[in-house]
Amino acid sequence: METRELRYFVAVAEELHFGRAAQRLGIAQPPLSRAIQQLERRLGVALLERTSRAVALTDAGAVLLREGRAALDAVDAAGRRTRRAAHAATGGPDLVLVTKAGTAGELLSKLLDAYAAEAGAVTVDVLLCGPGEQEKLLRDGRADVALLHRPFDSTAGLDTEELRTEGQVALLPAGHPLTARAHLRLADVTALPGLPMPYVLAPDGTYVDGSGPPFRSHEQLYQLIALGRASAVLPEECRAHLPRDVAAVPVLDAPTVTTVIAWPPQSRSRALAGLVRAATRL
Amino acid sequence: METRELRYFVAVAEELHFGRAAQRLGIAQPPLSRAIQQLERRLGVALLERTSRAVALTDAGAVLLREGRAALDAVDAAGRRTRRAAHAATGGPDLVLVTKAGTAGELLSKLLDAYAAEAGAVTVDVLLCGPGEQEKLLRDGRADVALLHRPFDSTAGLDTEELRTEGQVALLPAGHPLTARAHLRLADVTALPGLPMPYVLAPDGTYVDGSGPPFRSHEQLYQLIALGRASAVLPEECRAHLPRDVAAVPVLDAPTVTTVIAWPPQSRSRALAGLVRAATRL
DNA sequence: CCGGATCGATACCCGAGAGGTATCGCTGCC
DNA sequence: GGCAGCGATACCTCTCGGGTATCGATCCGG
Repeated sequence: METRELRYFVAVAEELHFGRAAQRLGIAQPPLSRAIQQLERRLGVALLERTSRAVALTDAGAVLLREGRAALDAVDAAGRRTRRAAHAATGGPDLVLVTKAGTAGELLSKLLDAYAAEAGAVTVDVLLCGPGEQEKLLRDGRADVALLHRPFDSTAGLDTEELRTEGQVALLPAGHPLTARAHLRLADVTALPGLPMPYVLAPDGTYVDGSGPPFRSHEQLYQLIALGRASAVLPEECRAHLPRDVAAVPVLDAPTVTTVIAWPPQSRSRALAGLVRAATRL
Repeated sequence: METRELRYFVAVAEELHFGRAAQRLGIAQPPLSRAIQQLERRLGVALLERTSRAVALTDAGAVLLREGRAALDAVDAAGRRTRRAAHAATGGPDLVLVTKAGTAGELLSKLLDAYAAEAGAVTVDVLLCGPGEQEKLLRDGRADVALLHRPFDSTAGLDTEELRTEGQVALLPAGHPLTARAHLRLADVTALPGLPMPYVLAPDGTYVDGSGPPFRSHEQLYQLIALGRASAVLPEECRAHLPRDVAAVPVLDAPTVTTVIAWPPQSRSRALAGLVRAATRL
């Protein structure tokens, strides 16, 4: 199977529409139809159910979509890491570390300082991204190592070392009655009248959209809370950056957050090993 | 990057010889030279140092060899799993479980029985292979799930659940003086005069070749031990199959062996989840 | 119930590029 | 210095990927 065929199939499987997929790929529709037919013939498997009005994935097609995305990521990763290995010799970064914007600030700077002080330390670039993007960046080679937060981020398929565990705190407007309490329970802060959460913690530890107003950054969230328009539950670490008009109260029964350093298992470079070692020594 | 180019590069990088690589790939040498040049041009990276007498990998080339193998495995896996997903509907196996030949017999049959008794159980094929091959089979899609033994097998990049832990025993000819002891230490059995080990446990838990005679199967190994030509250290579980003329004595300070069930993180099918659940309930 | 719109498949053509053969240029060795 | 081994180059062929035009089926509005 060629990566071209995989890319074509993934595009069609995502769009479920040959015309749009062809447009996205920058080719005409007929060659795309033929390429998919050829792929099906070569695999001996029907991947798509087409009527002349709609396209749907077969079970096998769903498998190829999932596995094909992973394979394309792996191919991309091979190219990116190779290029970076070469450019590292001419001033590029040797390692790219990615973390969610607005998290692990203290821990990260301590880690970078500790690593930079080591013998043989190499250039480390830091990349900030939105939630859920880190794993993608690791898998497709744009990053080499990440700071993740269990159980929010998935660490499936990654090697990890635990760095720190912390509880979570509820963020409320300063002066709210509950801020007088020494600690809270989840039941106290979910569904506070007038203070909806922009997101809620699902039972499996991931965030899902809640009823509160949307926000784009931590600053926005803090401002919404200070204005008495929202509340939130976040790891303790956020207390370091809170404005004065937002109060934090520990939530005893919120799941514990573990910060881990994670990397793709097959890319065990010397530089990466050094960084991981520095991290575990913190 | 196309998989064809990756396959070509991996062949050359492994052979370090364009002629042999071309032969292995079933093409002539000139197109291979050109394909590699084109790959280097497209990546903008020198992958190979060629003199007219020898070929060597550059640092970037070594990265591409490692990452490229993983990417090719992922592409193969996508094709194999897709084909299997389709053939499962027409009588093929839904899941392929792989384990090292000669290990986990008792545990495996209990697992298969327990799973088969579940509602919604699907066909499970069992594949036996040599040491170190299981991870490869999982990564390239020939198998879906494996029984591995830590610390001998690497579980990097796999999701795992622990099933059982056990100590290790020294295998000696029946009647050997040490068989009178209730337990031993590693120091007692390494370098026994006249009883060399065909392999030795390296400090990191992997096997490396030792000074003893080579063997191809557990039966051969047992026979060598019975004849007084070798000794070995194996997980306790092997006691179930030992012939009468081989004695087993626990080795207190040998590393504990953990049997785990492992699967590639992105292939979380319903059938696989059921099998894993059955395994953890054992 | 019919005509147009939509969408995937087919027919046909063209050019890029993958692969083959012949040969060159360099290097180490007897 | 001649020769053998090896990778690179020159040049040819032909497959196949991609484009345009069009068909056939289906849905929908009037």
